[in-house]
Amino acid sequence: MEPKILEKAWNPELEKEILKQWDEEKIYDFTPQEDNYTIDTPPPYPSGRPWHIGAAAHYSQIDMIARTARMAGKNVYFPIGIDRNGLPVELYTEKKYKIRMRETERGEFLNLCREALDDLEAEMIFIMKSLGISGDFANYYRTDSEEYRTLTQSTFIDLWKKGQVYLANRPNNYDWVSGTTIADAEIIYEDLSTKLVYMKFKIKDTDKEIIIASTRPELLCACRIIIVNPEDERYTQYIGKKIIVPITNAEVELRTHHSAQQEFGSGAVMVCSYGDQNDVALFRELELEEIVAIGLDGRMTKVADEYAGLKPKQARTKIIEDLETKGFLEKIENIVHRTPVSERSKTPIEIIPMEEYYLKQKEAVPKIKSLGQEITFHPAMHKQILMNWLESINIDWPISRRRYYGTEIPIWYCKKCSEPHVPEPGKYYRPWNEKCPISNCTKCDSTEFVGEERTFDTWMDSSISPLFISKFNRDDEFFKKVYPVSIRPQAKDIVRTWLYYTLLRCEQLTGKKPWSEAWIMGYGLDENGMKMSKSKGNAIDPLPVIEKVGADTFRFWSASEINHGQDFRCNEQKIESTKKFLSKLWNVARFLSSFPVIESGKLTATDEWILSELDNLVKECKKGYEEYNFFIPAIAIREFTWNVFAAHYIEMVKARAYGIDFSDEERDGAIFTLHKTLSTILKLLAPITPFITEYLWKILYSKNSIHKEKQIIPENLEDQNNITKEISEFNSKVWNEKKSQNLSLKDSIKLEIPESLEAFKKDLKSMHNLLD
RNA sequence: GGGCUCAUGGUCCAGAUCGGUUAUGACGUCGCCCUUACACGGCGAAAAUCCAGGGUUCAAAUCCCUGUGGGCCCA
Repeated sequence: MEPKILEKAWNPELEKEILKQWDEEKIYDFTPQEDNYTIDTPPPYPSGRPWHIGAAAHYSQIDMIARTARMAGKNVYFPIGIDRNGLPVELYTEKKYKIRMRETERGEFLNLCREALDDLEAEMIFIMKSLGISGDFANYYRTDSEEYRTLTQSTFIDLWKKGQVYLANRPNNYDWVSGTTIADAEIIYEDLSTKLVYMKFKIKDTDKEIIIASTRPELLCACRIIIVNPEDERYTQYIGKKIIVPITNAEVELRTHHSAQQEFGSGAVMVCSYGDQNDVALFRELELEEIVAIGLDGRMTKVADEYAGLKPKQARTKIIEDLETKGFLEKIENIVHRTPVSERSKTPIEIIPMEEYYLKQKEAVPKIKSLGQEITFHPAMHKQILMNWLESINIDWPISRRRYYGTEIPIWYCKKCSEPHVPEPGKYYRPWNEKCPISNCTKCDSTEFVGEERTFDTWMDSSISPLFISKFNRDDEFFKKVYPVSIRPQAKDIVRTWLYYTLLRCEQLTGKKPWSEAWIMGYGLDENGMKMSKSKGNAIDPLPVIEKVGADTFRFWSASEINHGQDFRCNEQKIESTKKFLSKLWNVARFLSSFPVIESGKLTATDEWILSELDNLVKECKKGYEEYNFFIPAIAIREFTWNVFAAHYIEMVKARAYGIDFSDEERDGAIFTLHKTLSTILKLLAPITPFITEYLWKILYSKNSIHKEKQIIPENLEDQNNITKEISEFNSKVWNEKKSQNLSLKDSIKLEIPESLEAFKKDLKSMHNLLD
């Protein structure tokens, strides 16, 4: 019989045709029922080109979750969104058009951002579709759409009315390059080299001096106190004395405090507002009055006197010169200092007191902890990341940002009495550009208002994704059926931001947890285990890789190389070599395509053995799929298909399947078993490599999509794993023997078949052309 | 300073819950082979003192302790 499959290898070009079919047949459509399986898909952020190859792997695996759930009989709702708010696109736009945000008209700047986002978004969607992501692209959402921003604002208005939002003047992490306050969660630490300056401070009314080392000499003007460790005997005699600050001549006290480290610098520390978080803590603890030395423009304020107007770095250089000429400089050391920098703009942050809006979170921590306990984490160990973060929360969440491309904070202030007015929820408001919806101030009856110009932290938007996709506030019936949603898949690095903020916000707004499961994936690193970044030049563009090898190869690589939850390395050569397995699968199917699909046959010992091993495979895959750990089925399927089924079983039954020297009954047993095994492999593999399995399934087994099939369940056959070992050992022995005798594989040979393999004798004899 | 996590041939990865012959498989390398599914293949070979030290045990990659080194997080 002619094989139905003629080509010798899987051609990734076929994927395009299959995508079209899926699209036309709408096989992933969702209509809500009583029981739904909803995926809170991470809306990716289009921050620049290329998109991260780790993200492509990530979304491939999220799709495997969807397909696994569908094949388990669940009614899967798989929304797709794009996160479009925030700083990165502003920086990208500034760079692309060589403009500055604050020097550009706001409306015009927003339009340019939107264009940039549209381009980047189109590429991401193209990649996601090419990867075979079975999400709802037709209804994809954007976090900057009117509908989404309406929800963000409505939830803010709700929390405002519940008294969860307040305004406070506090030292804040300030990124002066971006011109905005940032949350602790957006700070990363980088080791930067800097100068540690040893300065001479005179002790008042004596001719003695002490040495103080600091990396921030430009903050001398903001120095309020000197501290030393209480156990540091070098300074015992000076405790309580007045110290004269060089350059400014201000007098400050020398006190003891346990946070001063004897080993660092000279052991004496100058406390300024604000050099670092420790300064903030000390000012709070000792109730010192702060001196604002750095302004919102990132420059020294007038308290810096002759250094006013300079950037801190310039002021530092100048003050070091002055310290030297005036004889206050002891020495300078070059050190590497762990510096807090803004995750997005990569500039060292300054700590500046500013008035910002805060959302209460401290008091919610115990509640969030217990919600966290109700959620099943895959893998379980990553729950710890959330718990550690909850332990360390000590201030409320600053939610206002001095940026343009974000959801506007919906507040108008009375021009006369400054009373803030928050509008009614349910509409999208742009206070910087719109008239206040009320005509008279409720406090002073004035008719003039000024709109708030700030926007929200982007996590205010993305943290309500489960509410948006379940149509909270928009469709109560839908919401009831869908919320809480089923699973939140996301990367490890944003547990303390996206995952945490979602828990917080959804709890505040609904009193319920947002999902019952969280699925956490590791980081994609480069081939040497380093974090990929454009600046390091080690980023891999996923698009050419996928175009070259095809989505299924990429997906199978992702499943077989990434143990769930662990960080993983991306290596193009490794991705490419994965396609060999698809080729193997293809050729197994090609061979089987010469035989008719039959319903039954008389099974021999060989057939029963492989079906038992197949059943073991089904069990193993079930285990992996239940944990959404695709590494387990991918490895098991490859091992079985290649090293057991193809290498031994197919070789053993080849002659029987052709009917050479075997009865029709025996032949049918082989053909039946071959097809049963292959069709099972295809179903088991369908969530991981949806294209090739669909193609082979339709050619061999059905007009209907494999993705409409239910997953195979184990039959619990008797285990025959020990036979596998004996068979492969015997086969190796024969092959080696022929080799050592310089025989071709088809030549005959005389070899004793072990007693334990007596039942397989006939198949083994025909396989190796054994003589009696 | 604290927490999480990892460490197995040149590279990646399994084995650890439950200690037990020769440590799994893949990539790569080398040699032989076109045997009617597949040279994107087959067979075979070389290649690992299982990070180090100590302990428990008849027996440790696996259990315990102490270190070292990487990654991430927090202070």
